[in-house]
Amino acid sequence: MNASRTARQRARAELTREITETARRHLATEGAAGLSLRAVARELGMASSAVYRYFPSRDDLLTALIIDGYNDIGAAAEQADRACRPDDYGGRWLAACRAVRDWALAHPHEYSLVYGTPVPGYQAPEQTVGPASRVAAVLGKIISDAQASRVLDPPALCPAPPRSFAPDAARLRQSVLPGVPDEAAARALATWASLFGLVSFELFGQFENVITDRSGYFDHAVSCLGRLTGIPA
Amino acid sequence: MNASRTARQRARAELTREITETARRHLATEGAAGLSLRAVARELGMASSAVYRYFPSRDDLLTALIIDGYNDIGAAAEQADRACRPDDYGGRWLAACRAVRDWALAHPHEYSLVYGTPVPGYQAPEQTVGPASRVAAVLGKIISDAQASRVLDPPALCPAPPRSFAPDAARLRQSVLPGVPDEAAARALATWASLFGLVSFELFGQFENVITDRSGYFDHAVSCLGRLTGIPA
DNA sequence: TGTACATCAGTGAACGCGCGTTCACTGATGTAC
DNA sequence: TGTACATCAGTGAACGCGCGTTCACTGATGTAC
Repeated sequence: MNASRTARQRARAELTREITETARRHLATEGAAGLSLRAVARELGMASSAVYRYFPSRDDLLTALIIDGYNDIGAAAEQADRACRPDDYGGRWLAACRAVRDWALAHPHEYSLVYGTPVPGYQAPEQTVGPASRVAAVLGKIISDAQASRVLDPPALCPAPPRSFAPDAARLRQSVLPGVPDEAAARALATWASLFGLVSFELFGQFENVITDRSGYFDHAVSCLGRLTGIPA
Repeated sequence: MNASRTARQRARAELTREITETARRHLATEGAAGLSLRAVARELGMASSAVYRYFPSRDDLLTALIIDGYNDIGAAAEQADRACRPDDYGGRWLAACRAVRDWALAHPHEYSLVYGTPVPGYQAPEQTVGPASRVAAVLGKIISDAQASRVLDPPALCPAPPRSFAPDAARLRQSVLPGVPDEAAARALATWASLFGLVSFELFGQFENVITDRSGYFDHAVSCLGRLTGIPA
């Protein structure tokens, strides 16, 4: 019976979801280091050993959470981008950056899990690579769209990127930055890292007693970074 | 006897140093979460309870390590800056940024301890504030020196910072950015965060399979950031 | 529709581990007269 | 210089805790004839 087979399978899917959700909630209160299989099982009212029917080890549960985190923040950026007029590159840039920051502020521990200090002893498996690049893909799309419309103009500011960067730029053109010249690709990478630098500094407390109106400042900073990459204002 | 009193006190200072050094070594292999008083005591061949004569709790040991970390990376930046001709602002900027990156690559776990995800359950005490600002002070000095020599010229790129930033800028002028106008101060903060964004991305693996020649790219990126702040090339 | 068998979910006890911290103590080092 | 006392460093046992993971098991759910 196909229907009844799915009955058991559906129960399985359901519990898998409940476990990851509970784990996510624990992550949000205790942080990654405090995530414990036993605590999750306890909250779900099951024996700790039962969790092993769903995740072969604690690391696999962590992997699931990491993938969820990347997908979640990626989806937020995609949605913010989609809500803009496609040719409003500056608006799309600002919206995507804001989405990243908003998500990070709303999910600080999940943000730390994916963009913070790597969990000691944990080695990220292959499956995380795809979801991990969704935010970069959104930013890349905005930049390459602007380039395709011939409105991308990174201001002349500093010497060209080193020759050694050329193969990297070529690889980037084949994935997230189609058609984007070396120089703009180099800027794009720097602004990408800078965006997360801003978010991490705010989240990890480095802006304490330094910046008062953090969201106002953030908008200003990322619009500067966008201009640095050549995105029209 | 003053000499003999220092005898006991010197032994105390010595052991305090040995404890923090051993802890630092453990930090470098296990990460902050894996730092354990018992393991440190074990390595030093003493009872775990004896450590409590030197540090009232694990958190106090962590605090000592954090202060050391900030001081270490701050000293590295200061030294790199001092080794340059004072009026070579671009050179000083590059040297200071490189010092930060080099130190981070050489001490990844200490870097994570101070600039990465906050240790869960640990609240940084007052004493860390001073050492924490040494790197910012170096970068600020370079920028305000350039300003004092009237060679700081942040390129026109984006709208002025929001009005809400004015008090922050005023506060910054009283500490690390004397004489620097609002606009340049806003840029300076962004480049400061961006610098650590670049370093963190490299250290935390986000540049894996993206950038090949990381130090070549880093030099390029921070020189762009320096120009964005208005530092002459 | 019923029966025999295989699969799978979940249990509960156990293993072995390491942790931070406390406490009463011993013995050495320093101090004051 | 010697003695009585106070201070301090370090010990070892213990408390109480939580963790990840394994394993033999029971009982329910699904499958094939």
